[in-house]
Amino acid sequence: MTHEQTDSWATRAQQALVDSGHRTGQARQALVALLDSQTCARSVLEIEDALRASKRPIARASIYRILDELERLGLVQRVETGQAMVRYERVCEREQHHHHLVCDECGVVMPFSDAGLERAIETLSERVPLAVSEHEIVLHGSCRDCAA
Amino acid sequence: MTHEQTDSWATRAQQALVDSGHRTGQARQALVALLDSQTCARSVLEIEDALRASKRPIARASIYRILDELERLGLVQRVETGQAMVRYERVCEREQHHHHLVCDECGVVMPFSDAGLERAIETLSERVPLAVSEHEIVLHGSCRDCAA
DNA sequence: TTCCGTGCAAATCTTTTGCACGGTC
DNA sequence: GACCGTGCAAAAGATTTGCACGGAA
Repeated sequence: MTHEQTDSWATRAQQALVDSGHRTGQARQALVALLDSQTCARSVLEIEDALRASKRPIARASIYRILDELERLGLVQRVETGQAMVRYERVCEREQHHHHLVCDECGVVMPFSDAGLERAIETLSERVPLAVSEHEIVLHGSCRDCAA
Repeated sequence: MTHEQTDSWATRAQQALVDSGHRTGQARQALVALLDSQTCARSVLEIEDALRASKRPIARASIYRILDELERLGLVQRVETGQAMVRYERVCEREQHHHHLVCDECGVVMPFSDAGLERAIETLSERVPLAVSEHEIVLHGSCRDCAA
């Protein structure tokens, strides 16, 4: 197990952007840094607010464009939580692949992962009339605060 | 195992609407009948087109309103396939619970079900900080036609 | 006759696109 | 200096809401 803290997701992302022929714009830097600091999927509005609160506000259109590019490069992934807008989160190869829990009452989104589930998905992917490239799993319910 | 073909989903749905204090409008009847004839999730636009092609066109706003009501009654469920719009399908208790395969190239949506997967979901639902009420699983990839 | 259900049109919300300026290389 | 990246404003697409009429009870 290597311990290279140097190669963070943000670093990889910046590198991938450069490698794919992009310049280093300020908006991209700020957005990549923000995404790197998040532990779960965020909506564009949340991202916009977070950036406005920080030193570097970014136009919403730019956020969409940059996320789109990052998704094409496989650096972020969309997450659909049934909340009328898309969420995005970084993709970390070295981190555990995770899925999402959504509280339908307060709207909070939490990550979870489960080896048994991944195994089941892998197995069934062989038996299905589709060359599976990705899968998304969302559990809905009430979080502890709301169920209380 | 009872064999009551009489109690179709459409019948149950109509009954549930009446029981919840609704009148029997023509649009609702037509929409319920259409949903009953579908084997997998449909978008509002697809539903609108199908109804226009039949004898009973329905205003799009009414389709949304009726689907909303049916969802509240637990008769239909939303399906998010990452295609920029929501899909809806009837919920049949007596039928096998199913999930979805989405071809990211041509957009086709197909149902599938897998007992191992359901088992894995049930097991992990116990261990998660959420009172799980529903789960949605979507596999993305290329369908046979597109992969060929 | 009362009141719900529906159609139509306008509004809302998220996301996309066009264009011009400013920054990066 | 050339060209990409970004902000702003307008557009596009999906979904929701307001309102008035027609049908169901």
